[in-house]
Amino acid sequence: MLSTEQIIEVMAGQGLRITDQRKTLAKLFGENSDFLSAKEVYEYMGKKYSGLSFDTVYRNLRVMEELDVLEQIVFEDGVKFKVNCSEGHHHHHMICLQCQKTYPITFCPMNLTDTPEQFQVVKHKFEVFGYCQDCQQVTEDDGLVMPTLMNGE
Amino acid sequence: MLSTEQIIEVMAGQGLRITDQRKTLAKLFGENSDFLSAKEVYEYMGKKYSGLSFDTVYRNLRVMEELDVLEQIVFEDGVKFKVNCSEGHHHHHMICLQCQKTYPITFCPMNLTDTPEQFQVVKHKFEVFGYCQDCQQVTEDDGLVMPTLMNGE
DNA sequence: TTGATTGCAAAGTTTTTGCACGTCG
DNA sequence: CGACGTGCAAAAACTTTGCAATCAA
Repeated sequence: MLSTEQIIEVMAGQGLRITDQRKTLAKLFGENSDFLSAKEVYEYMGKKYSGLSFDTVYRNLRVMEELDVLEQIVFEDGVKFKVNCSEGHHHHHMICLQCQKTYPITFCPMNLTDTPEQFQVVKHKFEVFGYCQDCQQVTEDDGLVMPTLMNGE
Repeated sequence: MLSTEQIIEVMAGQGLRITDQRKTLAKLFGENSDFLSAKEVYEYMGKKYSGLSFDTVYRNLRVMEELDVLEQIVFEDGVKFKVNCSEGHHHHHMICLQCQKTYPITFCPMNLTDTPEQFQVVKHKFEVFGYCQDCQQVTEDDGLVMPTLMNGE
């Protein structure tokens, strides 16, 4: 995973100017491997920069995504960003429906999936949703949570 | 895959009123297994209902998704809907990025996925994207292909 | 210095909500 | 009839764009 310094290095290497705001962004993503929405990033940055504008956050997130510094995934509840897992190490994620934290799954089903050769595979998504250890108490209150795997009907 | 009649049946069985518009929606999805965006649905419906409003389409799509009549997938370019394959047996899909048609994958990676017991799994998604046989040539020459909407009828 | 970066304002998209009228059952 | 569905308008949420002032290199 890219470190804060590596992120800055990549950006500077591509001719981008390293503003204070971009340093903070690099730090945020360099020290945090969760997926963050644009809004969450904005709120975090807003603590430090009083006059921060939403469009600058968007612009920087897009730039960083174009430089492959950030990885962007479309979840059900919107687009989120995370520092790119460099070294081409492919994996998937478990995502907590409560706190949105992600946990890696090293297993990739694609190797085992039997795709007809008529179908030219481009990409795939494998995402497991549920509740992480910290968030499981919270869901008990609701009462109507399925405790185990949803494995078929 | 649910037929037009089955869709109507489910909706009526849940106490929903079967309006003319909902009949048409049931027909659209019952006879079409491609993924359609809300906009595409709106445009299709608009041919028949001159004063149609966008919000009604959204409301009905949401209702149908909540009844599990429709399946909703978030693509990079937005949310799309398709009739649900709730024929009792759990499976996943390959989805053509060009024509949006879907092909079943019987294999479910969830059985093989090693989830730590600290993580309480609620649901999962496994989707393979690519190009189906019919669309592989088309991708070279800047295909002017649209998802096949039924011609007004 | 100078061109990239930012904040601001405004507009473009997509989706949701409140309300009054219309209609299914 | 009465409750649900619809159209209309407006708002909300999210994202992008143009422009002038600012700032990194």
